[in-house]
Amino acid sequence: MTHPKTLVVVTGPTGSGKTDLAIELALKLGCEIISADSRQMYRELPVGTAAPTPAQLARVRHHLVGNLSLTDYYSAARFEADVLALLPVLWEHSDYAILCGGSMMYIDAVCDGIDRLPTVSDANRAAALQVYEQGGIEALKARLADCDPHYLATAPDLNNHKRLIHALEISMEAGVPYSSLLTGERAERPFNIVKLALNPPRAVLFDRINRRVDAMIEACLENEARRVYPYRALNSLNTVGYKEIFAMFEGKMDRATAIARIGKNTRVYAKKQLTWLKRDDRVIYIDSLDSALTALGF
RNA sequence: GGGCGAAUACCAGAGUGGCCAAAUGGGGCAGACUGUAAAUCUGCUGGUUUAUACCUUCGGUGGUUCGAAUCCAUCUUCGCCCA
Repeated sequence: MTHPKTLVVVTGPTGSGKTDLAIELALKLGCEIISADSRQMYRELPVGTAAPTPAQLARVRHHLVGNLSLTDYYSAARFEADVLALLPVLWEHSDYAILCGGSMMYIDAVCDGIDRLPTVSDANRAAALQVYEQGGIEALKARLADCDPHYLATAPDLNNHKRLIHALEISMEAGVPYSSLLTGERAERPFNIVKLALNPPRAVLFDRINRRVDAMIEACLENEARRVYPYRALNSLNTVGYKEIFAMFEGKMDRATAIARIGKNTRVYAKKQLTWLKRDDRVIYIDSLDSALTALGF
């Protein structure tokens, strides 16, 4: 520990028990919690995102939970900025702060930094999207061949239209190739980072996920989804648990199928989170409060 | 007791003589990832550590054929119909 202050990351796949563990750890360390969950930030979605409950929130102060509206724009870069602004405040009263959540890209943005890119104007965003909608992947590639050939030559997944659109819109906005703005450098933070991850056995995790889906249905996920249904086109609602219920509302799926799909998609999401963690050699796997404290040197 | 139909890989389900280790979907496994990321994209899914290669598969057994998941016989199981 070379710095006086420490950021303790508590992550892991969805349903692994991060929220409870982070609260227990925060009580031990006498610190507060910053959520690192891209969907729990939306105040309209407490049930479907398994956001901390009022009772949990009362035990330890949480930040960046329910702080956004569905219509707000947000990004990993904003998350980085928000967290970096918040940390010094939390460290006034403690040597620790906990960053708890499963949005891996957000966590990486905080721990390693994210390259500065221009904010894309609505006009350029719409223009890039239109290129895709009119000409598909091939049209995007044709445009990128012009404004960012290097990206085109090195991108790992040229079938991923979202990433191609992004490369194009940034290139248009910046006036220079998107790839030229990517440094690949890891930011040095003036604080310690200890990255802890829960990783229960797959069978246990999947069982917990299945039961949580049932609990969400009992907690009236359908009512919550009904309330936000008018906003279904927003990216913030392109979210497991909502898109399936929306499909049910629209008669594209019966109720049993929708519920089964939520479970399946949640399991797939959990696997993606695990894949992301697997390539990070700084992750320390824990399975309890005790092992978390041990990892922190207590 | 008689008649008809069906049995295909984890599941569902195409395929009715060679281009079939076998479409497609589901499920499963694995991977990528720097700006709405719970998004988006990719690969694998009979075995052989690699494979444009070989081996073992399409209910069982035995045939026909140069060649069978596909044709024939028979057995088993399941479904429907007539008694």
